[in-house]
Amino acid sequence: MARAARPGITDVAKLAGVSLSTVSRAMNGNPTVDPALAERVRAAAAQLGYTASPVARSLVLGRTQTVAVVIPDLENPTFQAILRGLSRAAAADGYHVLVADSREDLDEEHALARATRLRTDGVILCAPRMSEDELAEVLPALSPAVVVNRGPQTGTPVVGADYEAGTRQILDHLTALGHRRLVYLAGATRSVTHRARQAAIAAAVRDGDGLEVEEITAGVDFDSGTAVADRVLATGATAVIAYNDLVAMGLLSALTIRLIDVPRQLSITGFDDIPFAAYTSPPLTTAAVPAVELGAAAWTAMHAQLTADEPTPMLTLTPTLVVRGSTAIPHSA
Amino acid sequence: MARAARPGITDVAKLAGVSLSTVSRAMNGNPTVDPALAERVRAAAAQLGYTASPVARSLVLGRTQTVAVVIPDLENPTFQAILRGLSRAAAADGYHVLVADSREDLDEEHALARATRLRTDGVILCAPRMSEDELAEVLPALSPAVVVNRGPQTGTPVVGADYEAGTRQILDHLTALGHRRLVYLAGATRSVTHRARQAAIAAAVRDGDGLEVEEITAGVDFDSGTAVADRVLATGATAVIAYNDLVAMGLLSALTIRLIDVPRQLSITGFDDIPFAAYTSPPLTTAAVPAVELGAAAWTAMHAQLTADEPTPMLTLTPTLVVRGSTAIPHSA
DNA sequence: CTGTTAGCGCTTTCAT
DNA sequence: ATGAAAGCGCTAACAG
Repeated sequence: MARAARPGITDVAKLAGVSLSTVSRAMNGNPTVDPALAERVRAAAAQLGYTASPVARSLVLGRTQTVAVVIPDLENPTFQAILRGLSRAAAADGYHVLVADSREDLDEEHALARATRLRTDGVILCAPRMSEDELAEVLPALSPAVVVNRGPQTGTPVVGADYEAGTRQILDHLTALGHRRLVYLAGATRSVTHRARQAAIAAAVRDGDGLEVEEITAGVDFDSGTAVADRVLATGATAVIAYNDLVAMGLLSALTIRLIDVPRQLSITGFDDIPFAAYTSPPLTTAAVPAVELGAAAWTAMHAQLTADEPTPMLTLTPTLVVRGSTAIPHSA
Repeated sequence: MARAARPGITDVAKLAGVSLSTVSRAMNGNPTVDPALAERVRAAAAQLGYTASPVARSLVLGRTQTVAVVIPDLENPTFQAILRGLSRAAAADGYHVLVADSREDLDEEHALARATRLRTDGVILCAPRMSEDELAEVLPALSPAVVVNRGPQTGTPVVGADYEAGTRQILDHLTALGHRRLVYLAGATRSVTHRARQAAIAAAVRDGDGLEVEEITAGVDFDSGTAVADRVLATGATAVIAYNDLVAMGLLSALTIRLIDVPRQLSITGFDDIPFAAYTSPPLTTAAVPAVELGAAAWTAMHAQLTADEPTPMLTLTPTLVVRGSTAIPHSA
């Protein structure tokens, strides 16, 4: 028993008794085709279960209805959320999404971007790890492209969260509570978002109020948070601004073991508002980065380039401060 | 300034002074081409920055080097892990991955599977929500396909975790600790994995030992766990087997608020071992589902069908019991 | 070993 | 309004 091959446009044409062109036109809703004929064609197509081959269409039309997203790490909750927002927005516009996980590998990131671009209509670079120079060099070859959470680019739309504003909100919250001696747990020191946090902190310190912030380089994951617990305690600070929620949670966990009462003895803030930030004990006060919206915005920027009707401004979303149980007035106050 | 169009195979042929076929052969490593010529061709290609169009190749070769994964919910940590494992394994074999989020919509799931199949070489159905009949009906049209975490299928490889074995491990752990009165917090009652849990529980009860298990229908997320806290307490059970980690965490959170000491007053187990299960307080005892490995296995099963060399057995991975702080000997013991 | 030719399945001028 | 024919960019017989 030979398995029936997928019907081609020729089969439909034969069955409907018309030419290929007519089938093509009818299937694409071209108004120049006689309504009656169009109906006949559609009936024939339905009878055969015919659907035009997307691959063949891609070749002739020069577009694939697919975009690529390259992500540094599929394990990161924030990237997962961005992917989700992007994927759903793209699907709503009838586009498909190719995901590529660069696994934090610089060369892979570069190669994946170029490779996936060939089979798609554009690529979204999610928080690219490559250097500014490399990025600027590769971007033209990827066009249309969209960059997420990286500094401004000439010629490529950028969407991102305002980490400086988020940090400012955290600082305001903490100082309003009465904290003056803080620790900032830095992540990857060459990261752009780290610089943004630093800038906000520097500005706050400069503004006086007797604010002091000591910086300790930790890392970006849970374990780096636990690892610096003792150093944090040694500073005598009353509150700590963790690089992100993961670091904050790690620290929180280590402090719990040391029987340190958070927030009474020490306040802790995170960043991102990953799904589980609300479920730690105490729940984490954090700056919520609208990652799903960021993904959706990235799609909007891509779609605009693909259809060339709307403008594509550089979009910046502001994180929202979410006050939960991990912050309170300082012990000494 | 006209932007240079992407060079085609013709440009390379011209520059190298050979025919199209020779370029094609050289670029594909065909050994029948003179080494010197091949080198010249490669040089020309490099000079022009030429790469064969994947779309054109897909059309003529009949394969896209891409597979589709349809997932019920990109927000679910387990599916994220499966996607990660799958994506990385596929990438290692030079394949690309198209993701489609059906958002728990039955019709979408069906439509997405069919639509993405047209632009890929196969589709992986992740814990499909559609009925057994529908699944059996659509699967032939998707071939080659792989089904993850669903009952056995005729003609389609299935990979999945053994939820019954996982539940058995939890039961053994709890009974060994001395628990006799348990509560099982059920999730979606028509889910296949729920039935597996039920079967394991029924068998354990049947085996005697005076084990009693009361079933309470909760749900699959954090909130459903918090919602049933009082009902759980009212049963007087000494341990609860939650449908999954999310439910367990929700329950844990509600109990913490009620000042119930876990595990001293009540032991709790989860299922899945999602990333944050280790970070609750107390950390969750759970049956770890090897989701990343499941994704990798799904790829292996797909790759085998694509290359038709290896066999594709039905693969079942056994969860691992991870004993953490949320379980202990019963209070009364 | 290399070049010529015929498609892969579709869309789109260009005629009619 | 419809059909015939020319490709989209590449690979794979088929000659030589």
